[in-house]
Amino acid sequence: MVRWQPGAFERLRSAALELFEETGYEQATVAGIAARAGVTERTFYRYFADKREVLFAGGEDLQRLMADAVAAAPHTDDAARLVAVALDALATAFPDELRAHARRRGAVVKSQPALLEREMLKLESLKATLSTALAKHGVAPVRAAVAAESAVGVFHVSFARWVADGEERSMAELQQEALEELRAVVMWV
Amino acid sequence: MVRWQPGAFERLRSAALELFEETGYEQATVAGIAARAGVTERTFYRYFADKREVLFAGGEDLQRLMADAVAAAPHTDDAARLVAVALDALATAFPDELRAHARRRGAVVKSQPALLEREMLKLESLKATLSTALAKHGVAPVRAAVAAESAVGVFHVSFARWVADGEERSMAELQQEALEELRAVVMWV
DNA sequence: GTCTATAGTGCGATAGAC
DNA sequence: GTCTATCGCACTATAGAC
Repeated sequence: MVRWQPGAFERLRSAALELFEETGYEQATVAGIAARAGVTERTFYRYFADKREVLFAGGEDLQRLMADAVAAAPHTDDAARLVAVALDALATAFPDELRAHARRRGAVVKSQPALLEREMLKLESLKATLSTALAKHGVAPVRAAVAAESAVGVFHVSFARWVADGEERSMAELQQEALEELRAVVMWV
Repeated sequence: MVRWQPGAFERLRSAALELFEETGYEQATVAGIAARAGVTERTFYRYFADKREVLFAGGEDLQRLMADAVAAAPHTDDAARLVAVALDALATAFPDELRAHARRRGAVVKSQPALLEREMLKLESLKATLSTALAKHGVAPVRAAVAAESAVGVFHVSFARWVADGEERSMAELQQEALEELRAVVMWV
């Protein structure tokens, strides 16, 4: 008998999502997830820092994608231009093929404050990354910070709409629209 | 001998903050906090949903303050004007007398991702409240959502600066400055 | 106020890949 | 042989149920 099959990481992710959908997040135990994936509880914790993290693994990729795009942007301290670059990069991470899976995952996350909490921490981390990337282009700290807050805010609102029932427009399109709404708000001041 | 002294809630809050400062958040146990406050562990959980929450109690007051201010604002669907009302209301909750305490608390929160996570959830809740309040004034949903994201972003950045070492300006002043930076970013598009 | 499930950690043993 | 993924077990503390 083999001690391990390859792909424990992916098996754990699928097992967790399925089990959360079947029994609810709180009812599902780490032992149950591990059993379904054919590993022990201890192995789960080798891959994921805690029970929630199994739904958020891969978030670093998103950050790197965005940070790299901003770093590679033409040199400018025009924060608005850099924000547009960041949003374009983020949009590429959410092609239509991923929408169905994102909806399943989103439904679970929405059902549980503890998971929403983790999602907000990931967004905060994204803000920090963007703010730093803007600052590296010479954007002043406070301006970089508020630009990052608003940009990630636009992303957040757009992502929520992207996974909403019946929505078919692309992330890029929804972000564009949200950005125009932001402009309208700020212009009025 | 008295079975309990009044003010368990406040004693628990103080005991927790002190113990977190002395031993670090993770080392401190709920039993230890309860003992220092002269109550049992069970009593701690009567007042606070979990160990983290002891540092965030009172967040609902902030939401109510803001929601009431926006609700009482002159009828308009001008999101920018309503955002200004919301920010003004928030600023009143952070007078200079509270800064020293906010710094102590902030230092603990910053030291622990689990606490930062909870802070972000509170801010998300603030966003939701503001978005709803704007919508009640007739602001369109998407516009209300991005306006709330940016407004709470401005608040977040300003609060971080308000508690920063050596900072002496008021919340109102810092928010004003952050708002101007946001304007500058969005205007440039 | 007591009792219990389970999340999460530390450490050592072991099986398989190379 | 080395290296690393997995496992087993003992343990604490949180948090909820009764």
